[in-house]
Amino acid sequence: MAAFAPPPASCCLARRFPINVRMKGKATSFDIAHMAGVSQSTVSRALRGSPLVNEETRRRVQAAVDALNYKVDKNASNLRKMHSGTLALLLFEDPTPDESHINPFFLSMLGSITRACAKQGHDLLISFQQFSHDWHADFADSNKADGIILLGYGDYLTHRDKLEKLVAQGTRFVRWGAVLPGQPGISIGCDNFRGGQDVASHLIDQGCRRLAFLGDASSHYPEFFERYRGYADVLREAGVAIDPALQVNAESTESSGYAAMQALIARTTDFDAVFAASDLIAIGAMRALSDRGLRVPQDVALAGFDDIPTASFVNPTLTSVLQDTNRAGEILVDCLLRLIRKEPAEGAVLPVKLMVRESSLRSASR
Amino acid sequence: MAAFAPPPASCCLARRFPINVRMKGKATSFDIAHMAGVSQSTVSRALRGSPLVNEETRRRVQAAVDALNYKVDKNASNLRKMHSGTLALLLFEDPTPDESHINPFFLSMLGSITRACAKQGHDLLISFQQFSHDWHADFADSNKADGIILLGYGDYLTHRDKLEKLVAQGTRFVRWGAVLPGQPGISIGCDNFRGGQDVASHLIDQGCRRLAFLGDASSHYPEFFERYRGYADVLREAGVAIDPALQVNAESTESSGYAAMQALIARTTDFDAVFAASDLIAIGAMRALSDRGLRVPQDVALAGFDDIPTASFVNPTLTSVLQDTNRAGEILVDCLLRLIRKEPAEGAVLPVKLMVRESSLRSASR
DNA sequence: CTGAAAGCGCTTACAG
DNA sequence: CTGAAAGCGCTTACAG
Repeated sequence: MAAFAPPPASCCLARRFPINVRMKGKATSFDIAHMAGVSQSTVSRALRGSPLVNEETRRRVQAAVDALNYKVDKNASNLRKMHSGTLALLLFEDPTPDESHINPFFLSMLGSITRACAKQGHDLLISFQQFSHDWHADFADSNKADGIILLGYGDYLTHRDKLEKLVAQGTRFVRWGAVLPGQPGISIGCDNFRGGQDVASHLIDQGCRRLAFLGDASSHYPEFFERYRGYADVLREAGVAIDPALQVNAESTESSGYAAMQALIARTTDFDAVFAASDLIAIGAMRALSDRGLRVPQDVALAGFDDIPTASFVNPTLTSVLQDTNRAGEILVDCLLRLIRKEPAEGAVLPVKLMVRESSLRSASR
Repeated sequence: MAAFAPPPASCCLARRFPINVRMKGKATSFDIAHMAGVSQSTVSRALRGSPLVNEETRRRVQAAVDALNYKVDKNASNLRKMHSGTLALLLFEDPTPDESHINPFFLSMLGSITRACAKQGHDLLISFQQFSHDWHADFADSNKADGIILLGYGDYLTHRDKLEKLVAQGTRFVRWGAVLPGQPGISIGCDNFRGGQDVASHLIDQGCRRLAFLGDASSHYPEFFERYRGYADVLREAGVAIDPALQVNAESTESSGYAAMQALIARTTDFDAVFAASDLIAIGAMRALSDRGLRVPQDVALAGFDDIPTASFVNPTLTSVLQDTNRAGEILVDCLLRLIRKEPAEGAVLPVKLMVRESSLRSASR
């Protein structure tokens, strides 16, 4: 505040001009230049690793940097370079943005994305969003981030126009989700269709013939829909009936899974297997089944999707479909960086892996 | 690149000067000023909500902003304002920074911190760190963030000097962890001592007399140590022996808990209860117990700490100590913002809540 | 290999 | 209530 007041008389060592170091708390490149006896431009070059600077000079600059604990001001350098060196992750929450826990699967993605960003020398800004909000603009347009990663389930049809707007604005983004033709922008996702097939085949192998599906199965939720389609495909091939009464909508939460299972049971108990579109749904379903006195897997075989950590710990342990989140995070970041550098980039479909556990093993428990 | 080349002849509508909108992709405040017929300063004022601007003018500016989809450039405004409006979260990983899952408790904290930041209108930069790295400087010094939040277990004694350096540099930070006198900077944590007491009392109430503790119990890991001290305090009061042979070091991972339990069993099986310093340790211990054919809770009562989501799903469900992560995140952010605004701020100890579940209920299972 | 200078896009005294 | 001007701390042509 009163920064320009003259130094107190006692401060007899105060100089009028040189060594203006720390005068305002933080050293600047001019302070370094002064200390190293070079120009500020040279400091900048030395720090950015330019080949144009003499080794000896570089050393002197580095010494000053160390002595003054100097760090280049990111705001200034970003402004000048017209990019930020940071990526933004928009994590969409399901309709219930309350204190409830975030879907562990996305948390896992978040971890891998963070790591991938760090590996590529970028910072990661994270933000939770609700689909209803005006998220499509903020981060990239204000130069806070060079590009954005979109993550989360949600009604695809509803937000599709926002994606299109993003494309129109020239915002660089990648999204995790179903990889379908004709989508705006670049999508990366796992092989949901194949995952659904794998689960259905496995369930049929276990002798199940009356299979139910818990989760939305419409183009509003393309990932769930793909899982459903893979599942239905196998049933059809195997000549197993697809009974519409055995499909109940659910979003990816434990409570929604619980409710869906209850709804199904209220409708009929004539089923011997349940494929839940996500592990959270499966865990809720497991509770509803147990409340009703139905045993897993003896009475009902159960499988989920995502292979969240809890899947290995529930009782019985839950059969699920593993998505390689580490790989996913890397590809997402990689792809976005490509886009930013204007290099060719395209979507990708990652393989999945069925993790068979107790909840679906009827043969073993017979 | 070749931005200053004259427009091609076919571009007959090109103007030499006015409506320079979008000339370079992104509108600036000058473009807005031009379009609204005011000065650039006025645009800035209008956008920042200054009372100094006429309503009518403000409307015109806003119209131009909407028309051009303008967003203020954060890098420029941050540079000018000399702060970034963003906070950084440094998440420390345990020694094993591999692909393994992050401790769910910290993930939960991350969620609440993110929400709290958003609520306060700040962005959140996140970064995983290893204790060994030179993390103490980067974020705040480079003006990427106005302050930092430190989160994660780790050897406190080892990184204490870094905290001190942070203080010396005038970096604003808060950390989540044990709240002890004489610590550098501000700490916020839960009442670990009380949590330990609650667990021990409960276990003794259940009739247990030979209690074991899994987790480091030294000043290197102050949180675990406090939990241990609370536990030991109750045993002492109750006249229950504290057998050093019944304490095994462990860090907060499932595998470490598994190993610790194995080590304990190898030493003796003369114990009837285990207090694990974290849920991850408890879950590992549960597996080791089960491998050895020891039943929980019939043979051994078990309790953890953190109340991660999985605690409710393991079999048997795990007794644990709940820390209010929502509140924690809010306080952390609040406190850091205070520090940044140079308002008085101090550490806090949050209450805990014992969540009794099957793993420790011996009375019920008798 | 180095330095002087322009300029990135804002915010904020300063002067009406 | 508004405008002209300075300056935040860098990076990068430009000119040696």
